[in-house]
Amino acid sequence: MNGRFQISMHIMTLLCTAGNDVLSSDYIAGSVNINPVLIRKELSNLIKHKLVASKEGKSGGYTLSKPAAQISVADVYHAVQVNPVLGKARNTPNPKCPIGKEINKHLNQLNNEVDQMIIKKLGKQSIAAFTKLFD
Amino acid sequence: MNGRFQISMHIMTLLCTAGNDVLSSDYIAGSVNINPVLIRKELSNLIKHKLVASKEGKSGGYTLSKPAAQISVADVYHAVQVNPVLGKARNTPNPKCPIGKEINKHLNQLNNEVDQMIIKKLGKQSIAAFTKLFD
DNA sequence: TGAACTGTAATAATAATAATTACAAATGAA
DNA sequence: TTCATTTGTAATTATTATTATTACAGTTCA
Repeated sequence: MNGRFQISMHIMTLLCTAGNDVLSSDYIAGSVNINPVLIRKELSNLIKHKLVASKEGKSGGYTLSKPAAQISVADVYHAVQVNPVLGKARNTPNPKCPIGKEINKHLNQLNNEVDQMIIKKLGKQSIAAFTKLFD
Repeated sequence: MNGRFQISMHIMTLLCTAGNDVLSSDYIAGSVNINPVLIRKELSNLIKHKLVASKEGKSGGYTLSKPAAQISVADVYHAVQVNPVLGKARNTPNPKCPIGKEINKHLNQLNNEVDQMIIKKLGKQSIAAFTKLFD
């Protein structure tokens, strides 16, 4: 179980509050309270998904790539999701067993249905709206 | 990310097909293709949640504790869930930062909403129905 | 030119997960 | 009664995943 969604949401919320000002990875790391290199790695992923933009060099840093109202929580969820939401077993079920032979197909189906539902729900909330929850 | 949900679902499906016959942890381990001790640990958890019954001694083994139509996939999900579905970060956000101070509250709220939605969905499908998906 | 950044690779440290070994206790059958 | 078979569980080891750290090249601006 990793914390990439939480960390990316934290990053996005900070960038949202910063508006047009850029934030440095060191500043963000100070708020999240994890290593700046990990923050830059997450930022790198968010940039890859076109949610964040960066500027190198002195007085460089990070900003949202577009207005926070146009980025949904689902976008962040999608950007960080590498593992199936219902978990991932490392076993390979016995293909000689009629259940073992098919179970992954059915479990994957279930996983995909749940995943779609989550994306639908999180798609309704923007980063702007999420940030507005803070006092 | 662990595979407890998958493994427990595999176990429940096997027990469902076995009906009143008991299955041994060794037999189940052969289908799931993981260590029998881990299977017994998962079974132990399922017993704790009253989804499975066991019989010790020679010719002992495991059965469902009640008809498969009365057990939902959500019951299994609930039995194995120890970690938040959206992930768990190990950092402690900086309380001096207005965002860091509050973010866990809002992320937990989001997590709980998603979790409720999943339980609602998985509550509609019984283990009997899931097992019927197999040829 | 140099200070302040990003970008990224490589490595080490820590934590979570799974496998294995071992054995006590229960039970049914020879 | 005794023994083979099975659950139940603890303890340990092995493996994998996650996070932290170090290092440094490249960019940009004053």
